[in-house]
Amino acid sequence: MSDIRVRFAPSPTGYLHVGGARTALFNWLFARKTGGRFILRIEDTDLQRSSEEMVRGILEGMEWLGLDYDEGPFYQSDYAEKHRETAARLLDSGAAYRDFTPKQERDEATIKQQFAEAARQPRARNPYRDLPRDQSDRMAAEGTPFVIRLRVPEEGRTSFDDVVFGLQERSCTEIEDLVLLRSDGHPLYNLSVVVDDIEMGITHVIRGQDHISNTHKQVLIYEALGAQVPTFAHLPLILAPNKSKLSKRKHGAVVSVTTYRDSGFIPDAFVNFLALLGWSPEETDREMFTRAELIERFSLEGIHKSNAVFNFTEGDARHWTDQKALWMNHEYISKMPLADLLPMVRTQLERDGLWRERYGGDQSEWFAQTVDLLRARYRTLADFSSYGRAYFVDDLSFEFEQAAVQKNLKKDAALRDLLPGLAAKFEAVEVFDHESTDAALREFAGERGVKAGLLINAARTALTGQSVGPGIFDVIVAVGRERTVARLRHAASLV
RNA sequence: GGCGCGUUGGUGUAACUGGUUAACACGCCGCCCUCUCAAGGCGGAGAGCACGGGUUCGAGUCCCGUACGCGCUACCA
Repeated sequence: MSDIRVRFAPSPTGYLHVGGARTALFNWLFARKTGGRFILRIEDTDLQRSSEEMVRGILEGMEWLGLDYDEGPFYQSDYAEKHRETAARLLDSGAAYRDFTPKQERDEATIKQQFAEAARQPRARNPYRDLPRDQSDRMAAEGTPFVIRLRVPEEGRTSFDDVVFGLQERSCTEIEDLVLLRSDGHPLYNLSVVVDDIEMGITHVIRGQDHISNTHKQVLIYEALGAQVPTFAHLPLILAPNKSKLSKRKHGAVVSVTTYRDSGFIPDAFVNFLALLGWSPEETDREMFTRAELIERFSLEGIHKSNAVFNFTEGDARHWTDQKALWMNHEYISKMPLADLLPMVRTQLERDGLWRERYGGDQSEWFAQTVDLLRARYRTLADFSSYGRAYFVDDLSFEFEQAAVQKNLKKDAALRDLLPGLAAKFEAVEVFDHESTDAALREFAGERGVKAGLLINAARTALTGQSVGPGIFDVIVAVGRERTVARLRHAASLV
């Protein structure tokens, strides 16, 4: 056990964002790799938008991904008093001052414009920065509202050595006297994180690159507090295909990890995919890694500086998320131990009302074989109940794809007569297995003078409604004699 | 506007401290399997390393500039 302590500190937005998930993953991997502790802290200082509901989304996402934390979840709002005390301490030590400037309402929409305007003239010195302490105390006592701002040095530079981005330096003149405590007594983000990170003994801060300029302000706070500055490692961002920041508002469900859970992703597969976004192991000729292998190989040094693009096509059902993620999930589904996959498929079928108790009882062998048969060509667990529906349903309530019907059934009118004939042939077979059905079908084809392929392809569509799938005799055996015979007869009506 | 960071095929990534025809994976295309393919096998196209200079015998790798992108810039986090 090392003394390394890291934390994942999401704000409760109601769901876990893929970018946040990756940040959590990297923190987790680092903690597990180094024998450190991984702490979860919910940054709910934002008054309005924080509720049990919102927090649940984060927790669910973490749980699904299998990112277990050693401490927490802690709620930042529980420490507000501590944050206020710290601000008061900074005020007393002279590292901060009261600013009595009336609150200036900012309109979110025009904020960028305001930056540009403000930048045109040199930053005005805050008139209250040098107000003598007794006057400041008097005004406060009189009830004049104020905020507490950090007294940022007028010269010099702040710096920190980022593990990923290297030495970061900034002139203090570029940093404004940031607000620590609002006029209503609410502590602000930069103060809160620093106080909490100190309190929790965080040694390594691993977070998104969008915090890099906040870090300079935070370093100043650490210094004003006389606390030890942790090691920082900023992560490159995950961008949308058009290279803009990935956001739920603009990009919808693709950014939420619950979407991946609900779409039939295997947690390990998604973790594997996420790990390779912005990080690469030294062993570069491989991409498939188990969790243990990821932990073993993980290092902060392997993190990249450039942003990664999460590649997906909006509105395209087959490309709804990154192709590589889908491919990787397919790899997991087709190669993972069958015993691990079975319960996942079961959950999926239950969700879609396709699960039968007998699949877990006297048909458990059949269920395992069928899943094993289908897995090679599926990309998500959801495929088992969509593409695989025909295997789990007794009646004909599965979709007959138009193209398949056209191609394999309507192709030859003789099928109208052949299909019932084949059904009869199958009924007469003694043992209904791969060999006997194969022999029966070929014998029937010979009797009728047609190519086996005609019957085979027609049977595929008759049994599954599709034109693609596993080898036909495997399909026939999986579907079983009763349904095979019934479906062949029914298909004659579709010719 | 200011400050910072980044830029290798469509995407994710490789390329030792500069040294052979820039490698791998996804995707795409084609072929094979011939009972199909959204499975599998095999093969192919696709970047000359954002652009322009410079240093060097030699640069994706070092230096400078430009462009573009992204981030931050708030009594949001």
